Amino acid sequence: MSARNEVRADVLAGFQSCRLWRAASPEAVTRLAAGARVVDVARGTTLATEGDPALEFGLVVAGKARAFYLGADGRQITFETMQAGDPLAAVVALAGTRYPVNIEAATDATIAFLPTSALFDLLEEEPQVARSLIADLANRVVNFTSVVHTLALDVPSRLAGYLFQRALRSGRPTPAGLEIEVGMKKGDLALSLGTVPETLSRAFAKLKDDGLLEMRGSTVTILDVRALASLGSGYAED
Amino acid sequence: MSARNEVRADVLAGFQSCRLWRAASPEAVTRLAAGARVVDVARGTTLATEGDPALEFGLVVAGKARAFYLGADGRQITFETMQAGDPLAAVVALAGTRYPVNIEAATDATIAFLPTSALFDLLEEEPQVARSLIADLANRVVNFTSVVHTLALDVPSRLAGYLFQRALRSGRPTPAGLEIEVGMKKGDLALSLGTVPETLSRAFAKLKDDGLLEMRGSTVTILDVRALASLGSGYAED
DNA sequence: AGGTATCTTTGACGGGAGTCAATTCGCCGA
DNA sequence: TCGGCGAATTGACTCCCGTCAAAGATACCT
Repeated sequence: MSARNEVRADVLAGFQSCRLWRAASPEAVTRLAAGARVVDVARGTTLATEGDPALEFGLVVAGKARAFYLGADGRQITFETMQAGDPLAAVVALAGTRYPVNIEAATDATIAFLPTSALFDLLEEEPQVARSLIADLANRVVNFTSVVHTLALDVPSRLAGYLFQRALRSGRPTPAGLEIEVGMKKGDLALSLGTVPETLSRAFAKLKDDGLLEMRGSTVTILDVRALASLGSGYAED
Repeated sequence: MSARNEVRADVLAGFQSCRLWRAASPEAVTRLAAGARVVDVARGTTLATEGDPALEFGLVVAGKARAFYLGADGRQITFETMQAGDPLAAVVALAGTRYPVNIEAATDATIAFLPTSALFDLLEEEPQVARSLIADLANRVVNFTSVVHTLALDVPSRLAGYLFQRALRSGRPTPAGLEIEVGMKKGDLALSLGTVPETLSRAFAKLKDDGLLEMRGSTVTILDVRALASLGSGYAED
């Protein structure tokens, strides 16, 4: 809840690394950062609730935030996970509508809030920003389609897709296969895959039965990367 | 497959009513229209397949097109329905990626195709177009979230939401309640709700049993608008 | 009016997944 | 080393919905 005149270094860094206005002048970015209301929140804090009008938008300075729906049957559908440098609800601000999702801090986090008008002012002053905005928005739309795509898959496939991505990014090669650390509680993973721990557990068991992977504690060894990838892309591998 | 030098009147009208470049000069719009490759397709024709690179984008001149996924269990998930004046895959063009969805003609339709470069050229020549583009994209993102939201609901709720919207727009007041004409085959409605005719039929039966509506042929009379609305918004009405 | 094709409804069935409850596993602290 | 507590797994159950099959409705064409 602290607003200050001198800009916190981490806040400034966050603004500088934000894709939205990467075409803006350094001065404009600094000005944006200076006008932000910076808050530090604990994990689990609600940042926005579905239906709220978007009077301001945010920028994640540190930590992670999660945009999600509460599905009809109580399960949460994660829409997007935002990290340091990612904008938060900027789209809603641009569209001038109400929040269509809930947003909460997925970890302890630092968030900088700006009035929506700041974004419009920036567009006014530096029209070239529009270009990067358009690119970002377009990509966002395309990415959202993949959220929907993922939801259309069953849980083992969603898990396979997730593991495949993880393996690509941070897999350690071993004689047996690519090895990855889950690095979080299974329950949290379940949440981010839009399911519950029990079902996730069964999904792991299924992939193991099918010979795609091996697991020991929270270490997963992928035996058949190919099959994992094709499962995760939604093409059945009969 | 006909490309012509003189612009078809309907094509021109389509371009003029497209929100994407509503800030563009009439001359630019005419030029766009003149450069389009216009095709007439029959209902069911595939216009784009998932994974295709987006070399051109389209504009629906007449008829309707539908963007959808093939879900894992065979059900189709309708992403968006595009009508006359709506752009088709313009987002993909802007993002420079591959089609994330399948697109097909939902009715006999006329589509005008343009190379993606035409859009970039337009942005170059008339920067003010960026503004309307941004607004359109932002709205699109927000709307997509509602697609996901809808998918999280069960079929009766999805139907309730749809009927409520329809009632708001085109409901005829009668002594019994708001009356609306479905105006399409139930099978088509099922498709656009992301389900199949059988399940839709059961959803109608359920809403009728619950006393929310009455139906006679393809005329639906809504008896309890309130309950319908709250069901459709995803809040259980216990 | 008759007949046929199409659409719609209904029933039976199966699979995926969420809930609840019980059990097992694993990690810490005493 | 022995509890103890949270996390993970497993089983039983149920609901939702898609598929398949069959039986009404409806509409349209001759």
